[in-house]
Parts: sequence; structure tokens; C-alpha cells
Amino acid sequence: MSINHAVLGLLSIKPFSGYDLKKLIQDSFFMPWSGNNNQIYKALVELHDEGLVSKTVQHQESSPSKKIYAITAKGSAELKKWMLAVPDAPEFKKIFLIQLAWADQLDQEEIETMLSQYEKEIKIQILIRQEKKVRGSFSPDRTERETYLWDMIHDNLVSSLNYELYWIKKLRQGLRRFDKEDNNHELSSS
Amino acid sequence: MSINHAVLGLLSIKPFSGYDLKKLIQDSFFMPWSGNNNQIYKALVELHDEGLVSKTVQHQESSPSKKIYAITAKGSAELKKWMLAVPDAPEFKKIFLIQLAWADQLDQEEIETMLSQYEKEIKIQILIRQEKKVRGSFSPDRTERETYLWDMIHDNLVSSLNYELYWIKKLRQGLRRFDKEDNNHELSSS
DNA sequence: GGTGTCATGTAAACAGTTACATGATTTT
DNA sequence: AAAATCATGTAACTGTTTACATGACACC
Repeated sequence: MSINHAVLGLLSIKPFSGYDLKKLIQDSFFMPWSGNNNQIYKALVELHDEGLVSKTVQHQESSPSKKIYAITAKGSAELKKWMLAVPDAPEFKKIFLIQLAWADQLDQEEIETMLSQYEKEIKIQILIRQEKKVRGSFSPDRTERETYLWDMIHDNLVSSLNYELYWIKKLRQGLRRFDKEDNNHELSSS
Repeated sequence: MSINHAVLGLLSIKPFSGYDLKKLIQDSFFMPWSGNNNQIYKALVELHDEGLVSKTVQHQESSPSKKIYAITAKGSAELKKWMLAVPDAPEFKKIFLIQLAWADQLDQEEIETMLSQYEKEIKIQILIRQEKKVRGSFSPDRTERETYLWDMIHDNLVSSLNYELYWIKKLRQGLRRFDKEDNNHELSSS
């Protein structure tokens, strides 16, 4: 249930409403959730029940009333405990690799089509991350170290995608030797 | 619902029972599912309903009867169609990055502890992949190209993990400049 | 007058995991 | 005698997404 901890982490910066958190998660470049209502409001109820956050209702005329959540001392302790706990290994869900696993049933041009499409998809993802990095800078007064950590988090995700592009290139090159037209001459002469 | 297509892909090699498929998916180094009963048996029912696989019941004395599934012509066509469809972008779920995002609240030694634990976790994952690559070679008569593709799939996943190790090293190095003991002298003299 | 933002919440569906259940045979 | 393997299947739960629902205000 790491989304609860992610919400707790956001609230450790400053108090937010559910609606704020929803947008923060949607615009975040490193949180893997869509940030839909169901998750956020449920997480807040749970965190409140556990006493990890406090709730203040802000009535406003000509607008629905806001519920502002703030982290409690107990919440801060829980967040720290979670950070120091044994981390999960990263999870890669690369459905493309499964498509590729049976691709020997295809001819060279068809595989090339697959690779091109995958490449295009990756490039879109890189642009999205980069765009989100600009928009999703919600922590204003940062220490130098915090800025460095966030830059490295961004670097991690973009580099992972860039590695994917490099890997496609390598795969393309390696596949050339299976072309019907014998390209070995070309390869050895270059 | 890509697990259905993954099952279809496995059946494109040769016919299997549900139990066989379950173990193949569990031992696979590139399929991201646990391969539990619920998923496999449900997938097979669905594939059968759609006419993508055929079912043959094999009665055996002194053992429960087996249901052997084989891919149909319709199934082969569907598999090919799926392979040529627009691929999904890879999904990275790196909860560690979220833990790290709030780590400015910790001191240097505590962050170092986090990194060490993450490093350890990654190394375990690499060993698991490597181990699974040896066990999970279920396709016996391979073409040269298929062998190459599978090697590259394995390379992709292991390299992704190795990149994570490299990134940790880079992060550690970059964090040194925030140590209280001024290590800059050391850095500039080396 | 339609679309977008603010602000909350619920319902239904899909995806995925763990655990339960049975029963025979084989291995330790 | 206990544990693992073969072989099927179901139940309960967690996690996640999409869509529905309301209502006021602002912008084009």
C-alpha cells in the first residue's frame, strides 16, 4: 500500500487537500499511479483513521468546502520508518519483450515494424517525463541536497528510457545478419 | 489482458496443460506475472471460448486427468495480429524512488543505509533472473534468430538492473559533497 | 452555451495475489 | 511420516482504472 506512503510524503512538504494531492500525483514524473479520486480519497480516510494525518475543513462561500490534511508527529515517524525499511526491487513490466519473444514467426520487415513502433512509443514517454518534470515542481524552497536527489530521480527514469532506445539500436544491428540479402560484405567493409 | 496473449504465445511453441503453463510462467525470466492458478485457468477458459485454442482431455489412471491446450489457426492469426499491434511503453514501478524523494529529511548515514539495502535487493534480482534463464529454457529446437532474440530479451532485463547499480554508484558519489566532513580535498586530490 | 477548473465522493470493472480445497503418487 | 509434485479449480482480498454523480464559478 505504498500509495498511502506517497501521500504521506507529499503531506510532509506542506498540508494539501485531496484535490491538490490528486493533481500532484497526476503531474508527478516519478509516482506510478494515475492519481484517480478513488485512490486518493480512500488513502486519506485510511491515513486519518490511523492518526497519521489531521483534517481541517475549510468552508468557503461560492465553492465546495475544502478538507485540508496535514501530517502529524505520528505520521512523520511512520514516514521515516517506511523510508528506512527494506525497499522493494524495481518492477519492470515490458509487454513488448513478450511480443518480441514469439517474433521469430515474423519476417524481418515485420520485426522492423515492431521495433520502430516501440521506439516511437519510448520517445513519446521521454517527452512526457521531461514535460512533467517542468510542471510538477511543487516543492518550492529546496535544500541543495533535495534538489540533487530529485534531479537524480528524474535522471533514473529518463535514463531507463534512453537505455531502451540504445537497446533497440543494438537489437536492430544484431538482426541485420539474418537478412536474406547478405549484408555481411557491407558490415565487414565498413 | 496481455496474459492471455502470453499464454497464446507459449502455446504457439507446442501444446501444454494449464499446469505446464503455470510452471513455465513462474520460471520465465521475462513474463511479469506470478503465474498463479487463477490467472492461468481463467485465461485458458477465455481463449477456448474465443476459439483461439483447442482442448483435449487426456485421461490417465492414477493421476488426475490432464487438459491439453493447442493453438488453433484462429489463435495463430490473433497472436500475429497482437505482435504487430502498437506496443505498450515499458512500465517502471520503482517504489524506491518515492522513498528517496523525501529522504532529505534523513541524515547522510541513513540515506547510505537506504542505498545499501536497495543495492542488495537489486543484486538478488540479478541472480534470480540469471538463475531463471538457465531453468526456463523451454523451447528446445530454436532457430538461430530465435536464440538471438531471447538472448537480447534477457540482456534487456539484466542490463536494466545493472543500470540501477551504476545509478546507485553515481548517486553515492554525488551525495559525498553534502557530507559534514568536507571531503572536497580528497576529491580534488584524487 | 459549451468547456474547463475547483472540490468532493461512489460504483463498477478489471488485474493480480494469496490462500483454500481435493486427491493420488513420489520423494525425503 | 512428512513434504513435494502432479493436476485441477475456487474464494477472498488488494490494487488500480474508468466512469458516474453533483454543483458552482470562470472563461471563451
